[in-house]
Amino acid sequence: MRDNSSQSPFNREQQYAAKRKAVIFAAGGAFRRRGYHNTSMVEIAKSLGLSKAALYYYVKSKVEILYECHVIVYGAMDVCVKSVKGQGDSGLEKLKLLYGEFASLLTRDGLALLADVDSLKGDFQAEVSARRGKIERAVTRLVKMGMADGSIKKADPKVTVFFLMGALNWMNVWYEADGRMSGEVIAAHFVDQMSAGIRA
Amino acid sequence: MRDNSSQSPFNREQQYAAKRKAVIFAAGGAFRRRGYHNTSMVEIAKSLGLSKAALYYYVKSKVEILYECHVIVYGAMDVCVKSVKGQGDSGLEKLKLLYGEFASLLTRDGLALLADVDSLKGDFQAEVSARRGKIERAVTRLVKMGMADGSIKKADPKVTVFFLMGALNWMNVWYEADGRMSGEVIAAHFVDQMSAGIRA
Amino acid sequence: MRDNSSQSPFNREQQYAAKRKAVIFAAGGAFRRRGYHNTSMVEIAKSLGLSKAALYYYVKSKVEILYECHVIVYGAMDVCVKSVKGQGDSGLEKLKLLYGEFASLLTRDGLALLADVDSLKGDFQAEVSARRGKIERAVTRLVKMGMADGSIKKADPKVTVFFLMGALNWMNVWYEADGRMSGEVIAAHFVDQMSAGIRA
Amino acid sequence: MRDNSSQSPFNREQQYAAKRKAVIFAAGGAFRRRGYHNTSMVEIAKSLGLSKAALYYYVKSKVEILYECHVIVYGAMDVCVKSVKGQGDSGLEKLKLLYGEFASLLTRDGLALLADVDSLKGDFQAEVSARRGKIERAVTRLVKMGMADGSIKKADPKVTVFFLMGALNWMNVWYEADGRMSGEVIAAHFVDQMSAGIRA
DNA sequence: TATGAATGAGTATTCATTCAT
DNA sequence: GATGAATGAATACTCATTCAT
Repeated sequence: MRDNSSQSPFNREQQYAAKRKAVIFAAGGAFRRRGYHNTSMVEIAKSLGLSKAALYYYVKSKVEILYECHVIVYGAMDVCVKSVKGQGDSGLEKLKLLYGEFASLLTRDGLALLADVDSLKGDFQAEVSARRGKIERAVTRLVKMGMADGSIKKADPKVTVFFLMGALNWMNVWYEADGRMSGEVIAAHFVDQMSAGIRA
Repeated sequence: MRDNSSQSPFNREQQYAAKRKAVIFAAGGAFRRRGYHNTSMVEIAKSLGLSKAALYYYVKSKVEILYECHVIVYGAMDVCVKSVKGQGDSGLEKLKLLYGEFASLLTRDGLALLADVDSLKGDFQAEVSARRGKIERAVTRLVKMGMADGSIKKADPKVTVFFLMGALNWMNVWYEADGRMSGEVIAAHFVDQMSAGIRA
Repeated sequence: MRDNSSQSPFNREQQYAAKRKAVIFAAGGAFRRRGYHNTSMVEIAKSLGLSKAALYYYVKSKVEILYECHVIVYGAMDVCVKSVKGQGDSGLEKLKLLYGEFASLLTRDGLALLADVDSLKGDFQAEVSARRGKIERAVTRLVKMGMADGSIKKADPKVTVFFLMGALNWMNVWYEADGRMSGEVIAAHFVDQMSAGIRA
Repeated sequence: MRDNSSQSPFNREQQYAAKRKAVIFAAGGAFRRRGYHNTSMVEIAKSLGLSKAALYYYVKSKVEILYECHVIVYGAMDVCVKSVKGQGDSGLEKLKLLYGEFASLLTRDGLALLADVDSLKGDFQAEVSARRGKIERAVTRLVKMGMADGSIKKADPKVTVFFLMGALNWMNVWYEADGRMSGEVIAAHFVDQMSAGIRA
């Protein structure tokens, strides 16, 4: 039994969403490699075999793409935060789980923590800053918890967190998906170097 | 006794160099805060009380400023590398000295590791990449030395170094010279968190 | 007795023509209110519950719509010219009849003298100019006749006519079909103010 | 005695203002002849022997030019309104003076009542509408005064005024400064045809 | 030294139009 | 008949850079 009448529009929407996602990820990859301003809409279009104008069928503006790139990563990080909730016995254990998820995330699916936050304007910038802040606070919470429960060495939590976030953000610069090391190996390394660095 | 003949041109050169330096540092600060492409020559000029055109008396192009910014930091880092040479008994000890110098450096004199390497073109990009590579190799050498002499835990040296460089590079984003913590305190924290993370 | 064979295609043609007319009038209304270039094909389509592409089933191009809008009004004005032929005893009487028809026309059926003649190109522009010229000449003829037969005050006929045509064209800007005054009242007012202004 | 030190900057400002004015008037003329959207910034620039980019040294945007064009005309009309204040014994006499000033104005100095009000956006549109309203109200006031003092035939003042404003606005379409008739002759004609049309 | 004026090259964005389905 | 998807051409605008003064 066929049910084309309902499936056809469904597929169309799906396809549209898939193509939109392709646009955003193609752009995101280029932004990561060459920077937002060094990547033109034509280049993005060409890399997808599309015309420049076709891009605007899927996104409203270049900066919207950048915004979406950020939203996607921070959304995925939100998921990580939730997924480790309730796990781990100490602050440090919890942080290890979360940090590992983060590192692993940034080696998968072309996701990357883009640097060009300053190229966002107005509401876009505000929301992305808020989302970044939320993630940083989640990490800070675990760090403080660890310092309280004795699993993490006492120190300034802010600087501790910045140190760790820096290592994650820097992955954009050096990590290439087709590199010799798997994402999981890198994530394990990161968790190890991170936790050893702050363990009580 | 006056010595104008030699002093006057000397002063002139000095003044020119000082002004040129002022241009580069004013621009560098803006680049760090807002990014290279989000900073226009007009803004740089205005922040110095100059006209846009006057900038070109001191620098050849905008990208030359960016290049100089990089050169200045990597030059200062080269000095650090040299200054710790011969000091420290183990790989780890040597690395702690160097890393402390680096962290301290990046809290001083408006020096910052700019992110916009991709906005450099051609020779500029090549040279800056080379200089960055030189610094990274110096660090890697100490890491490997530590792994060999047993002071540093064995692991992939590349990832180890990337982790540490990331923390340094991320300082651009969060460190403000007028913040509540002194550079030395931050440097000490960085050395501690770094060394604990990789200690054997 | 059915007569489908002849009626069905007839209806189809009729329906096509009706829809085409609907497109042109919807567009014409928008052109009048917001101007030709400030009205996009999407907007026209949406106001009719159609997709942008469907418009092209009824018209060949956007400029063709504009052309048709002009043709429709000037065609209706031609009809006015003919309808008053032979009526009226003097030049002034004839002109009053014609001017009244014009004013009345422009308050009916969404007809309007659009301003965007310059947006037409080539042949379109030429023909619309010709048609406008024809109307203006018809008016000028009556004005000259009135000046000859003593019913209209002697003056430069061109300027006299421009003055009167201006009042008509300006209706686009202020007249709204749902306003408080009926078209007939406005037409009567226009005839009065017009004729008093040029009466011998 | 020379006084260059103070005169030179003065001249510079003057020259800048003069060139800015030239830009606005060149554009305004083109807008009047071909319409706002049918005139590109390149065309305006070329007509002045400038590059497109140089235009932006004098104006902030294309729509700012359009705005300024409107402001200039309505400003000049404001001056007319003031200049006839206190003159004329009756409403009709006052209106004749004002209308004559208006007609005369629109034949001078390239001033024209542009039609593209809808191409202005936001604040620009609001202010220009307000200014147009102010002028229309000034005219309406005189019309009502004339109807009250018996010099003007009683009728709907709004339509009366629209009729008259239409004639003025239509001048854009037909009046060319280099035409065979002087501005004063046309103004006299307009005053005559206007006043005869509404006289009691 | 310094600047006002001008420009060329580039870039995002819009929009009428087409066409396969 | 109708539409989703795609495109080419045009256009406003920015900005680093130059140069006469």
